[in-house]
Amino acid sequence: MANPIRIQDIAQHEGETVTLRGWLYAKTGKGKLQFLQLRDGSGIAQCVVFKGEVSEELFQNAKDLTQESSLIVTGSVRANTKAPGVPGGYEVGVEELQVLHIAESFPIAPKEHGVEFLMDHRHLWLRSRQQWAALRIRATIIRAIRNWLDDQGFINMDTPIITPTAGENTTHLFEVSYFDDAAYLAQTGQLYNEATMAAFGKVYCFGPTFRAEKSKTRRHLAEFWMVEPEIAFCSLEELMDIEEQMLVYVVEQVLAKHRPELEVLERDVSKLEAITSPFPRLSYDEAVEKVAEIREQTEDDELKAQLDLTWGDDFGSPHETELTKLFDKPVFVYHYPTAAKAFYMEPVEGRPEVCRSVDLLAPEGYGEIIGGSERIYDLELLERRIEEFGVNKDDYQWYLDLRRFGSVPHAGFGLGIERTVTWLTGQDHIRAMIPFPRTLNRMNP
RNA sequence: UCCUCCGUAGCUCAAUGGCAGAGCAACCGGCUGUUAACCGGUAGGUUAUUGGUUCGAAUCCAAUCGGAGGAGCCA
Repeated sequence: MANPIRIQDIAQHEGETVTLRGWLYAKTGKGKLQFLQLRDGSGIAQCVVFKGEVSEELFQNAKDLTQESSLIVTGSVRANTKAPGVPGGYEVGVEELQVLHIAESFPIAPKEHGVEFLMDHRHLWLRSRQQWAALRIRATIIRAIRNWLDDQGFINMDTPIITPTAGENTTHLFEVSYFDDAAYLAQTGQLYNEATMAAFGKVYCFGPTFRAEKSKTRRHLAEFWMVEPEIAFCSLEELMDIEEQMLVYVVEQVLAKHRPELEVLERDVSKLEAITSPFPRLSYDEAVEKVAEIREQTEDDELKAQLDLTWGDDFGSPHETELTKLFDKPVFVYHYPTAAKAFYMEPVEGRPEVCRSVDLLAPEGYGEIIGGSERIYDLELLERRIEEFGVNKDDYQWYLDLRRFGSVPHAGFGLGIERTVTWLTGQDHIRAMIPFPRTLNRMNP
């Protein structure tokens, strides 16, 4: 065994004898040649076995390898523009081959498969190029978000997953037993974050979020990851600045680190390069007008019916999708109708029918990835809103305390990780953007 | 919860009322430059389940089960 390297670094080792350790991604043979596509988690490299250069036994061992067999090869790295792989362009001329395990017939062949079959084999599907590429980008997105927030002085303050009551009381929750009581899996950390905000100033929680909604769309998971910053003394306008700067940084990091992965995913990189400050900002009023204009101009009767909207309605998916098509960047829509939003959102001064809320809609039809707002900080108003919403005030006494002891204007938002990954990788479905998705009809494997 | 669509070999699909088939994967053989190689061969079936219509059902009808896409709700 020579110097063991990772495939992502192969270009730095041209001319050297190296060792690669991994799994056989694919193989083609041609008489006295075997082409092994070897995957090691960091990339895929072509390893060439030529009968004239190795022992009879080694050649036969190479020929007998099956897809996903595990192996260690040693050989010299040479440039070859035709060599496939990720990053590609280099191949290894095999001199030694150690077979660790001959894999049984691998269910996922290098061809097209149906969704159900792939999801049943998610534990194996993860090894495929596109899954690998998207999940590597996911990891970078998470890391970039944390780095940006940490660098801006935010304190990571994770909030409980087991909670006694509904957070926003707007969605169906997963009920679990907590000793002798019922409890619920968290649908948001925001209310707790308002408490940590008053202790630390700028905070964020980053964790799994659970929604028991019976949603069956390409945008929904029952368990997904969300980052929720909460900032003291922050206005809605400043909140938009923060969201914008953070996202621009995330996109820069993805572009800087994942060109090969974006190529595997056939992502149009120019769409990502266009994500620069500033993002367009539309009030709900303006957005309603835009939707009405689109509706008038379309000749698609079905779309016309879907886009029917009167002032005060929340936007549905079709409205969001059409709105985002007007821009090549994410678009902020702010000042939504108060009646369409959660109870804790600050009303706009002199215009209580709308509130200090803002959603960020991703372009190319991807839609909402962030929801945020200024929070009510007046005790009496918050008490009144809780009553109007018909939720149990006793459950919110600690939350109301935050308005009794040094209440300050503050704002925060929640960003859905998997929705962001779906958009940045240009994929069509959220379920492949998390290693083991939980959806309406599936929690296995 | 509602609407639409789908279920045939391990996988992707064809057969539309008349003998259940092909490609890929697997296995055997051939080939020095493959990119989902190619060529020849072997093997592979309770047509989701149950019932009905029919001389005859993968095909038509009903119910059930499983899945997909969308609406609503949301990130």
